[in-house]
Amino acid sequence: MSRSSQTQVAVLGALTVEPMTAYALREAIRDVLGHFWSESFGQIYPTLQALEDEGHVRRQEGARARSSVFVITPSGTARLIELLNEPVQENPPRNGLLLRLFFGRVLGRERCRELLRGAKNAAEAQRAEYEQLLAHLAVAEGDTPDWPYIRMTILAGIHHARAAAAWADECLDTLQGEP
Amino acid sequence: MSRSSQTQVAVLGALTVEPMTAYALREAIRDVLGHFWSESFGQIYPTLQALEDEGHVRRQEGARARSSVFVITPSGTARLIELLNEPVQENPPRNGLLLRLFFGRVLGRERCRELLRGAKNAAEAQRAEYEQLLAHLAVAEGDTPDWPYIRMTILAGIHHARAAAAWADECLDTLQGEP
DNA sequence: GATGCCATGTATCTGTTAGAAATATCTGGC
DNA sequence: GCCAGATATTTCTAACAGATACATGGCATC
Repeated sequence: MSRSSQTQVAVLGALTVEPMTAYALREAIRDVLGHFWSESFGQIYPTLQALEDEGHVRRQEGARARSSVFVITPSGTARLIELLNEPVQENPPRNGLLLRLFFGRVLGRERCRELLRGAKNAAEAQRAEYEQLLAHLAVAEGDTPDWPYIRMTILAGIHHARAAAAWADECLDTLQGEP
Repeated sequence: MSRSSQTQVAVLGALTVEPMTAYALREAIRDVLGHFWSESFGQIYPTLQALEDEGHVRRQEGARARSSVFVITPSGTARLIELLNEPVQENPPRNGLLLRLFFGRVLGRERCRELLRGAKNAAEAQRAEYEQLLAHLAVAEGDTPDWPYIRMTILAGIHHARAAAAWADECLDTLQGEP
């Protein structure tokens, strides 16, 4: 599965919820999938064009001039299921924090401790955000068929944030003492 | 800090260990930083050219024809310290597993459970690999000044893998029962 | 009801990046 | 000598992020 196919998953998936303009699609992906996925206009417009050419989405006239609302077609739903069943594609790791810490001897111990404190605070803030989101959505979406699946993606964020905070704590412990 | 600057960090950092060819640089980055960083030839060669133009690395004749060994210069070390002190740059999230699970209703419950079992196995295997790497490097590098910093990056992998396995378990629990 | 601001909406451009492919060169085994 | 495989360089393509340019409509406020 090429990278662009995963963009198609995000776009087709969002369109299964409701027909949308490209602009709304980008908003939806940012606001709903934002914790684990992102797409830019530079990807969304060409992807929609390709999906239209293949008959997987249909273009409807929008509410205002020169505005298009995209609707997923039956062939688009079939395509989505096909793409969802392809193996998960990992993207290359790029963790700027670990890159800095790896060269920590060059950076200096105190500066590393600052980075770790920052990472810990960020992780705790993010965890609180996820907990709040979970509680909020449990009320709003708790009885929809999508809820168990949405919940799993938020749980992933909580577990990840908790692990990041614990890791930062452990590192701060081992990095203390004489410089 | 642009992404290309972070490539410069990886390249200059690796060259602080020892002078290398571009090929060896790529090997070193893949083998040593591979758990949290990656660079391709398409990035390494232009980056080395740019660093040479700026005087941050020096090109030496290599062991064979048309082969160059790159050496970091004092200005290169200064540049590395400068880059390490710039704020960490996050790259946009792209988690193919969570993307699939989010649309789990379309994918089907049993297929989601398969994905989760796969994720759990992968996380446990990766954790075992990190534990082994940690034990191995503790012997080989345990008394070098770089060790505390290298250790932190491996610890991050262990915490992350542990969290991923726990998350997958929790999800499998909530996703069981009638289809 | 004119004006200006902001959200909505479309489209494209630039530079960055991953990954693979094409091409040499060297080393060791046979 | 010659082949396989490791080392090494260079280039290409498509994916991609992010910015920018531009147009449209709603609505607040004076």
